[in-house]
Amino acid sequence: MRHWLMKSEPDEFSVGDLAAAPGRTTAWTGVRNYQARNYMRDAMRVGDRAFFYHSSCPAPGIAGVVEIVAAAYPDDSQFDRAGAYYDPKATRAAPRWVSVDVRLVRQTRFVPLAELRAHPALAQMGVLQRGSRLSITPVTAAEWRFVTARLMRERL
DNA sequence: GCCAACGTTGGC
DNA sequence: GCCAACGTTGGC
Repeated sequence: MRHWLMKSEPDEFSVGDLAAAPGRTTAWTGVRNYQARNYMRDAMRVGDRAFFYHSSCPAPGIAGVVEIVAAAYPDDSQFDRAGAYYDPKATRAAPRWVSVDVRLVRQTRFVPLAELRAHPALAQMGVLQRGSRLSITPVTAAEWRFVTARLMRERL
């Protein structure tokens, strides 16, 4: 089982929105970066877990843990002409972008970005790298253990 | 709002 | 295939 970090802008979709969603499950749509797409398409498996990360907001950081409950399938939003994620180069026959489904495992103690940065054990985390903009990044087993066991221990 | 960093586009 | 221009991301 692999581990991941998935960014969402809370203005658009927050961990609270996921908690309120039917089955605490949602389709992860709108990824429009090839590297992030390839992670979803080629490496994510049902049962993998991911940190739900709030980005582009006043308080960036990890807000929850999710589980992948459906492997990659074509992202419907690429075909929606009226939508913000429409891609004119994508077709039903040759889709470009994929979604996975994620289910909220638990809302966690909020772990701010600054707190992640403070731990040398996490220095290599993708989300902390200079200039990193990838919305989906792999998390190593050691990083996962460190964050869940040490930083999320309180109030689970 | 600023700006550094990065990905994509398009002319050549 | 190069690379400058441009657009986007995202922390601050």
